[in-house]
Amino acid sequence: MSESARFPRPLQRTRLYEQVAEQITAWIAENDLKSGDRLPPERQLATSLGVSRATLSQALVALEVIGVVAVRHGDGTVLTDKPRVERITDAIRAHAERIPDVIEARDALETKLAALAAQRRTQNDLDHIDAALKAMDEDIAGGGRGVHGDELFHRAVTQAAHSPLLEQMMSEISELIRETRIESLSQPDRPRTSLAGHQKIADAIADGDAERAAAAMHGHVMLVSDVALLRDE
Amino acid sequence: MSESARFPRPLQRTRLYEQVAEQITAWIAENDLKSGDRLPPERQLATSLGVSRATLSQALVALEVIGVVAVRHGDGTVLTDKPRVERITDAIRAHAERIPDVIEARDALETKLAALAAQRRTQNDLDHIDAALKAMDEDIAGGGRGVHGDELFHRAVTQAAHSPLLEQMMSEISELIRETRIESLSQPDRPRTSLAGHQKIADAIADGDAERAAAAMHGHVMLVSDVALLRDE
DNA sequence: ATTGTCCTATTGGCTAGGCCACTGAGCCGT
DNA sequence: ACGGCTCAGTGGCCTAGCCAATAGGACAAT
Repeated sequence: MSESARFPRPLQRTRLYEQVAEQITAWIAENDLKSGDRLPPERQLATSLGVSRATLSQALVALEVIGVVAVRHGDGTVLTDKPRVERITDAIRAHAERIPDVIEARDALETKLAALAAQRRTQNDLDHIDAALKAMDEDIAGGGRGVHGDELFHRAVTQAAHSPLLEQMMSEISELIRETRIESLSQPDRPRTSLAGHQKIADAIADGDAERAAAAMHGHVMLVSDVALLRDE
Repeated sequence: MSESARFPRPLQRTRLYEQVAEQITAWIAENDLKSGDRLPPERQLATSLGVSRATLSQALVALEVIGVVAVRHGDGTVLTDKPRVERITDAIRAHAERIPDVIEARDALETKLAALAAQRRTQNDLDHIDAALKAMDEDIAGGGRGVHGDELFHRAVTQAAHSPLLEQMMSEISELIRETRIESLSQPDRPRTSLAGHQKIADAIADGDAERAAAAMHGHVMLVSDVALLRDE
């Protein structure tokens, strides 16, 4: 196995519960289980996996700590709504609502993401972005605020950047962003303005112009932040 | 149900292993144990806490997942060096080393941090930044690479931005950054160049010029990234 | 019909006790 | 010195079992 001269193979030992946990998550992914769905009973699951209940229990503890499942005495084991823990989210919320902080983080991440997206977007990425624009447009035309379309757009841009680390960070503050998003789009005339901003960003990304994309995204985020600032006064 | 007057006590049930884990961490704090120190043997610890070995084992799994301890077969349970988990770190490392991703994230975060620092720095912040510059300068003059001073500088700038969310994100990738840092500063003449970059950033921050600070930081990060890119070839 | 009570099957929580596998240190023969 | 061996201590995992909580149905009271 990889006769690499660089890594003398520390030969890391794997505990059984780790393998079990991995198998369970794999099984969840395979069967496309969603939050609220139940895992098989412990006894059954243990025999299925060929391990003791004690070991399975360890695996469930691990998954519980990670935030994948919730084990309920007398009821069963159910999938948690949030597949990943949002440690950051909790940290912030604990210190009351700090909308400006979220705006800052968004600005830092999304400006860079837009620039990267302009450089790396595939045709498929552009299709997703266009679809998001269209969805928001139709929603607004129908009298809606375009909240969903807005979210789709930003997610599409994030995807187009093809940067796993930044994507992960965005996902960690996505919940925080969602709150400000609704707030912002509730302002009169804001949805149309916001959509126009999206269009500018999308054009720059399509053109492959990183600087213009970054500038457009920065302006857009600043626009959104207006609400939050007003809210303070 | 749900005839709630708001919060009728969700009455959250606590699992035994959670209490055990808390007691262990408390015990660690009390006795001021540091990384590398050993916990008592499982059998002894279990009887001391008045629980079965299986339950204690669950608690240890939880602590292991969080990253507090490392359980070594046949040897014992030792404290880990990093008291907090770096979930992101693991995610990235699992997908092999993705240096470019780290650079991107660093650029996104630190550029914004530098701009914010220019706007918000206190005299105390500036003192810390200067101290870091001085430390790095002396280290280099003494023949060192200035690794520690470099780290101090970036941490001081991060602090000066006074943005808890961004600071948290930086801390999550700090370990990843450290690896690239050492690599970069090992290049000949790099320490001095890097220090000059720091000085430019520090000046801009001291002047309160956000744009210049951001530009200087961006340039600095790009300089550092050179190494990582070379490494691929 | 609705409500409240009880019963019970099912499911997780935890314990006890035991055997196996690994680690490290000391012993011993070479 | 060196290399192999032994052995005590430690974690890994299992089996078997009882306790506790939950949900849902049966059934009585209203």
